[in-house]
Amino acid sequence: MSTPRKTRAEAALATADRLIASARRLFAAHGAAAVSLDALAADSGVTRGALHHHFGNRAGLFEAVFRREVQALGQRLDALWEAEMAVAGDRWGSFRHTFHAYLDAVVEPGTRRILLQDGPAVLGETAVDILLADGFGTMVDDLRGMVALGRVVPLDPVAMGHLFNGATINLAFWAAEDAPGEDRLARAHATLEAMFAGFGRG
Amino acid sequence: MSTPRKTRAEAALATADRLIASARRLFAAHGAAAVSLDALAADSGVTRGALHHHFGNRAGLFEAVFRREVQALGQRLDALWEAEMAVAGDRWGSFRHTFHAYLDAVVEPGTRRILLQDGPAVLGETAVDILLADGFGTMVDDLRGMVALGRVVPLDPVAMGHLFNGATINLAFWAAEDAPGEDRLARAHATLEAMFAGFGRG
DNA sequence: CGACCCGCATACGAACTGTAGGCGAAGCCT
DNA sequence: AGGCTTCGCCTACAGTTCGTATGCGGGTCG
Repeated sequence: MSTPRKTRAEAALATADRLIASARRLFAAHGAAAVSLDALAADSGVTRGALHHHFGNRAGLFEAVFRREVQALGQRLDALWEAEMAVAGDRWGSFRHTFHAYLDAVVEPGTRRILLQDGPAVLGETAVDILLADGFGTMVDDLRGMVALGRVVPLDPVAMGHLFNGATINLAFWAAEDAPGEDRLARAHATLEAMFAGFGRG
Repeated sequence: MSTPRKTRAEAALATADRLIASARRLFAAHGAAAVSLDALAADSGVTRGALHHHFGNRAGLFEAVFRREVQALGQRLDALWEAEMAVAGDRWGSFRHTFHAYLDAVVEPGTRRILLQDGPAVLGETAVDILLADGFGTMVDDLRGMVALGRVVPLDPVAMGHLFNGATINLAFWAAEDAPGEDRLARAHATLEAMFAGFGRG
């Protein structure tokens, strides 16, 4: 180890990371509005001064958490999509499989709450901007390409993307409160696949 | 007029109504979290004491606004559905038309914010319970009946209901930010109808 | 007609948030 | 190497908002 003592920039990143980690955990558990900044600072071992210094206010901290969550999920889904494409080479099939993986991901309570529940409520319009810039945009591009190839019905790809996304989101909220033996998630996947069947061609 | 002076019960209802009306307007304009209870009480001409007396806290007042909004929209859509059924007698067609009307309704900013944005954020699980009890439940029953008749693909009607609802909601959020000449609402309706086409039979 | 009850206002205490100022240590320059 | 500067972070303060407890006035009923 060349530098056993941290530099100032490293220390700043470390405290910011610890704040984000605490926020991700507490926000996921109790909701973004229900946790006080005092509790957040205490949980990460710093004072509220550090929090305001790095993120300004609660919305700023939440936006950092939100961006990290979007990026992590986007990378997972991108990797899955590329793996599918490398094996099967079926664009429409890979597209659908990625959406099914998306459904599985947002069934997890923490991810669902941050991305789909608190995100729009806290960030408002900014939330969809972030989503469009990171992941959602490439999904729409892929859809547009498949429309051009005649693989998907000739409709506005942006509208289709929002429709698919909303359908998946609501199925996730429903499937998340599963009763034992009910197996809502399997039904959600089946219904989602039926929806896709109506949009595919060839 | 037999009673020019209001009775105590009438006065209580009047103040509660005025609070709900102010809340509906201010919540719709600025969001439920952004308006203080002081401003709310001042707007309706009473003090915060009356507000707490009738609704307990902000969530209680919002729930009253939310219930009223759900009921109003539900009645509108029910009336439309019955009128369609009386004329054409086509269950699947009336069902789809009702959803298109639902899309048009929630494009309106106030309704959309209260029902779809602040509702889940403020009430959480209670919001879907209210929706299920008022309107959404009958929609699912109708869907179940059409499945039994072979008019709709044989899938879980509850899952289909949530899928249709989520698709419509997200299309509404997208269509709400329309640029002049873009006509997103028309594209949203077309995409929604394409989705329905994949679920109909016969 | 008098006692009770209820709707509502007022007053108070507590919690939370954002900002300003200050301290100590890392970084830079000569 | 040593002093000045910069920056991350803490502490202290003030403003705002919320929930509760208490009091008053006027309907309501025996």
